Amino acid sequence: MRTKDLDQDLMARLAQAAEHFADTTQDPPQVRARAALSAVLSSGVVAQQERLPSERDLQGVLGVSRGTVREVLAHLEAEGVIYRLDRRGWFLSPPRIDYDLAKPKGFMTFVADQGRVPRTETLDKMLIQPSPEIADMLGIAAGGMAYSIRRRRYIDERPVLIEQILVNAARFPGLLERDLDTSLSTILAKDYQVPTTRTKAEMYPTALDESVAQMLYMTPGSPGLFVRRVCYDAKGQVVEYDLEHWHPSAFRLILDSDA
Amino acid sequence: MRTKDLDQDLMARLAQAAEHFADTTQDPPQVRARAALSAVLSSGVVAQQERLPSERDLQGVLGVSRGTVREVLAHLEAEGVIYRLDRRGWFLSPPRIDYDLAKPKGFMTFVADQGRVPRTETLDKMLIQPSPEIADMLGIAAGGMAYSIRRRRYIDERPVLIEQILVNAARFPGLLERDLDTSLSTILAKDYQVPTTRTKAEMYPTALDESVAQMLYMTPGSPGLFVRRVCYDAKGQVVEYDLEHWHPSAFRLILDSDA
DNA sequence: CAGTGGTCTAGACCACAAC
DNA sequence: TTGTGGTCTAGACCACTGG
Repeated sequence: MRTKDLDQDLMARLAQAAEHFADTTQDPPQVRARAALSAVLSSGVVAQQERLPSERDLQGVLGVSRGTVREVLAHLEAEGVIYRLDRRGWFLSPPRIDYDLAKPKGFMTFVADQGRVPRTETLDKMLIQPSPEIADMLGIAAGGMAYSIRRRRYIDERPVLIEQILVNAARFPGLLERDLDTSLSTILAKDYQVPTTRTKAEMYPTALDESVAQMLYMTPGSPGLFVRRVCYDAKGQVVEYDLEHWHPSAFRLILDSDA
Repeated sequence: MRTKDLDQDLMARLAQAAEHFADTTQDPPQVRARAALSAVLSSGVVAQQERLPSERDLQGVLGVSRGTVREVLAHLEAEGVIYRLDRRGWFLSPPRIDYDLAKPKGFMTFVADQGRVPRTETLDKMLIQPSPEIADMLGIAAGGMAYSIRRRRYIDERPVLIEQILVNAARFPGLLERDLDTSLSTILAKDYQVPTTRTKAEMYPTALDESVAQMLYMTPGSPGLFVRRVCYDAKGQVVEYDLEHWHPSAFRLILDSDA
């Protein structure tokens, strides 16, 4: 919780920065406003995950219209400096987490190893009738079923990742009765003796659709990273099929591979 | 070059689609306009890399203000459906190219293998004094120099990638005198007997800075993918250090890795 | 319930691209 | 030179968040 004093301090610094750039540059309003806001944000006055002043307050102190304020904020959002929670405001981004898609070592481990606090929340889990393509890929016999698990994952209590996991239900009996708010790859490897030995993945940036955006408290149409991942066991059978949606400012993808 | 007839056909279809969604849904203006534009774009009336009607024309035919038109276009841009050339207009995106960062097999090969036409253009090449960090990484002795090569790469004559390559100048004598509008990894492997056997990379989405945006004919602040890549030879020495900026709608990143 | 972000309008001017 | 996209303003209303 920010005190009123800190708020006033922040606003004063913004006003000062705006004035400085107005005096020393010939840049257009948007560029000056962005420089001022950016300077104050990197000065450390705003804590990570802390909310910025309201758009209307920024409009006043930066001396530009609200539309321009929103363009400035969108620009900083694209850079990853700030992020937005839908109808809640704009917040200062924490540092990115390095995420190695290839390693079966999962989210919980990565995040903890980098000194941050991971959390996984199961949104829903159910037995579903897979589409023919999915059934074929997961090695599900005709008429067989799949488990679908949707989870939301947090870093320092900030939601950053939505994933849907599909597995062959026959191969992992009782899976849905387990605690899934943890590492699934560990469960499959330890409890079912099915370790993942190979991963194929594809990723590209795209807009988050409405349902995913909602689950991340983001604005529909915000940029996001979409990841499709297929995990194989030692025999080359598909263990797990994942569809993931990442918050674009939360991660840095890491790769380390022999040729 | 599009004929006037095709233009009129396109506008007629847009008007029809806009009317359809206005009649059949209760959605707000932006959603209806996006649905209409999206429907027409996926109908195939517009060719890949072809320019959409001007924002003011869309404003008229979609029945919303220009600001809303631009929000719709920005939304479709975030999805990767269309892309923008700065001050030139909005264009229909071609399909993404699968790009495997890990494989030393380069851009020219990947693109050609997928039935598209790659091109590489060297923007500049020079001998530079490397920073201490870069020198250390590239194994450059005290006072030694590095080669910097900046290239722009095209798919079907659309610029999609800007890269800066840094190598140890002492290790690759005469490199800058060669034709660099081709595969650099092949040159290093074949002509200098230094094949890359390991690649470490990191990637994250961020806004393109002004210089890179300009080289891609994009609007400064547009989203892009930043990639830092380090290539090693069999002895574990760094061969090549790359900084790359990708067009976010042009690629799909592919990963295939043993655990 | 007050204030916020999200949306939308109707203008305007400029620098630049393309013809 | 014409028209374009890029920028900017000054409003307005709505749905929702949070106290």
